[in-house]
Amino acid sequence: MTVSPAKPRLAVIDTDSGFLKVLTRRLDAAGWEYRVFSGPVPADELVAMKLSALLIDLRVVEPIGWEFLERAAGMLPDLGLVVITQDATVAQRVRGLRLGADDWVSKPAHPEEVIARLESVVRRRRRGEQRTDVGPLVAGDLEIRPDQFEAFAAGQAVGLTRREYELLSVLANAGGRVLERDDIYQRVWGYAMAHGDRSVDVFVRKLRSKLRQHSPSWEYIHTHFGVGYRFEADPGPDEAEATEPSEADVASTTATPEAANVAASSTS
Amino acid sequence: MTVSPAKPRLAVIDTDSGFLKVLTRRLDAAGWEYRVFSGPVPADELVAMKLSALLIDLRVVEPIGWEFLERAAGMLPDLGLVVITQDATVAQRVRGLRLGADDWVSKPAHPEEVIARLESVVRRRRRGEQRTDVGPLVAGDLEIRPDQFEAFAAGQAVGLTRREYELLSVLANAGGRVLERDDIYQRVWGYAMAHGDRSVDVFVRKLRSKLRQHSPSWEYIHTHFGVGYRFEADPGPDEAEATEPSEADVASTTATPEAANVAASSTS
DNA sequence: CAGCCTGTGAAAACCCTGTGAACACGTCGT
DNA sequence: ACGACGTGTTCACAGGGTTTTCACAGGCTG
Repeated sequence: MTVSPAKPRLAVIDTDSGFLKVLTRRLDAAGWEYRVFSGPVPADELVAMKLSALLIDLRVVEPIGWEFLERAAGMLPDLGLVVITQDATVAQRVRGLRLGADDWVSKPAHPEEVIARLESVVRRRRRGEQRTDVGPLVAGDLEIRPDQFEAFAAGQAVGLTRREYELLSVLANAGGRVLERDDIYQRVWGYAMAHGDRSVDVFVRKLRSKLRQHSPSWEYIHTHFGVGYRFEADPGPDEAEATEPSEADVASTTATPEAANVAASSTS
Repeated sequence: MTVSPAKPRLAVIDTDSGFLKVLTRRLDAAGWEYRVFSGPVPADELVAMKLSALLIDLRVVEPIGWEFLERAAGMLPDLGLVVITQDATVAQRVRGLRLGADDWVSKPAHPEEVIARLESVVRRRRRGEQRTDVGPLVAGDLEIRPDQFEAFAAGQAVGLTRREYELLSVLANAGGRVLERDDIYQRVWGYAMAHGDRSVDVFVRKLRSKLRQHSPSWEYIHTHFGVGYRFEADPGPDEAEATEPSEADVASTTATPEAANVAASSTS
């Protein structure tokens, strides 16, 4: 299944308005999150921004260019660091790269290439990043754990198969929206649903069965006739009682995929 | 885990004798290990060389330049990939970078800068690589000692081969997460798993066999159907039963590499 | 009420994993 | 150089879990 990559976070330190204009336009199109600065930024502030990459015109932070570069590289070893300058000698570029820069491009530069280089740097940085799996998702008394490909109710594993887990994951990460069958199929199976295929229905049944079995007092998957399915933890038909006296205190019953949804599946 | 050689290993694919001459001189001075090729190199040969980086003039591998680039990048995600060309449009450079290249420099290029860029790429590659610092890890009555490339059960060596140890190490250091086969393969073998490769399964069997032999009362490697494997020390199939399966008695059966590593981390 | 949509149960087809063994390769001792 | 040995890779098959398919029953909409 294809996963939407978390948006890269970028800080740009530059003052070249013309370049910035065309660069930011492309960044927007590419879906980056970014902030622009016109001068040196305190190191701890950079840290706080949880950046993926930093694009910096050394001239802007003169006269402490090298020092700034070195500090940033030393303080944020995982940060992608790309320097861009009007004119630079080979010696300067070499020095910058040795100091910790990941790339160095010269103005005038095509924004598309700058972005491609930023992507390359971020990609490389991500590669090593130990499976920053998304945090578990909690709804009702259900906990969905991507690192286990499994869901837990009251600390007990539900025993989902691969597909069941993927389906639950897709539904739960939809943020309470109703998903159409074709949409669900597309996301879970990875290709278009054939006309008349009932797989989604069948798996919804299996899921419901297992969930009900492990968490009887909640309703998780809701049918929308003629449309599709929606995930939301509902206290449900409260004929069954005795076990769960306090449901009211549970704050967010709806799934809240605020944490990025990077499932770690690399199906070839 | 791939061994990161003290000296970076580089392959150069280029035919520009003048450039090569001056480049190799500098490479020698900088203490790199390298080999020079004058044409396309079979993918499996690249794998066998355990490279840190690859410097390639795309013109030399024409007409399959892009394909070659893509294959190399796909097969060796951890390989530093730097392209160098005489003339290239922005579009070409962008394409190359998107295809997986880590950097792209234009001839004529100063060898020192090329080396600096190679260093930068390798540094980045390495940075992410093994955050899994060495430190004994205990789970069940198993002790995994990175300094010995060996595991011990009840003080007795299990007798693991290199690959078996790497596999066990990767699994045990995953912190109880389920690892997919491709993931495991990538980490142990160092390159992408070919479709249909069963090596991981076979080694899991060997590992289980040896572990069972030396520590019969514990289960360490758990299969997750359709997903992969997970490491966790389980008291195992105790034929004696009658008592309620209260899992509360076994405190921390799961491996916790983070905690263990803090103890003896001698980062050189 | 008719027509389509969904829930359900079970059988069949499919794919995944465990397993044993043959095969390829490099090392080391004789 | 030769052959025994340890290691890693590949293959085919068996068993079983998983997924798909199918038919029918029950609901919802117009």
